[in-house]
Amino acid sequence: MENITEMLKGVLEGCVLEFISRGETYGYEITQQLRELGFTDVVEGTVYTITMRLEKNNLVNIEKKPSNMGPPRKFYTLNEAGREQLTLFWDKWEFVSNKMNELKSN
Amino acid sequence: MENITEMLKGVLEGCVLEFISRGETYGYEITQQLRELGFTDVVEGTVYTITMRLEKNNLVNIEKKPSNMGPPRKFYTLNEAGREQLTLFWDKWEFVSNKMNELKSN
DNA sequence: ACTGGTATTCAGTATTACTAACTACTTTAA
DNA sequence: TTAAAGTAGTTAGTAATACTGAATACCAGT
Repeated sequence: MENITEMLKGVLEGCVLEFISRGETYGYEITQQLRELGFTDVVEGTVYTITMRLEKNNLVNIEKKPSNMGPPRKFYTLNEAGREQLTLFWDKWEFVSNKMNELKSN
Repeated sequence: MENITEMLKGVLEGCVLEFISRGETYGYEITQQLRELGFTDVVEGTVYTITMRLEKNNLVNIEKKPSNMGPPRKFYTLNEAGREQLTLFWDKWEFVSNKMNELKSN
């Protein structure tokens, strides 16, 4: 699916929060998970701007660990504020999603 | 629902296209329809920037008509390109929407 | 040595919704 | 007759977000 970037605004951060909530993970892996989901054109840079934002907004805990596959990884977990943000995200998604489907099906 | 503006990016234009596709309408009326849908915080200025963009991208026909309620109205209808854009929009919505719900329900 | 995969950072760009102010027409009330 | 409120459109500037593209760096295999 091409040119969905505008539609991803506001939802991509929610996806990242969701992936982190499922267990400690890091930027590069999150990128791959997003691609597997179907958002195939998402690149590392995009994900890192999101994780940096999560850091800045104090929604995540950070732990740097060495990797045997390359340079060290920055592992993220959600803190309490992050979990709240995630449920807030899904609430918003539910709301917008319902309204859009309502519009679509008259 | 508060602070959904980021999530509206990319979908608001689709809503406007959809409303226009249902019959000749104008900015002020579209704003009210969006509010009735549930996007209560959308203001006129936002909708006008969208209709101006639709004009610029040659997706609509324009007809100015006098109103007995106030200043003249700019009525829009979709042209062929506009209809294509609308089906493209719903395709993209369907795609993103499905992926998000897939993520949500594991 | 070189390539490719893994992993992060960052400056700059494009797009979009929003803010806030201005103009202007009509009706109704003070 | 003036003021306010509803209707209707335009525009300059702002904030937020995803994307681009380049740079750095670690490691494995050829």
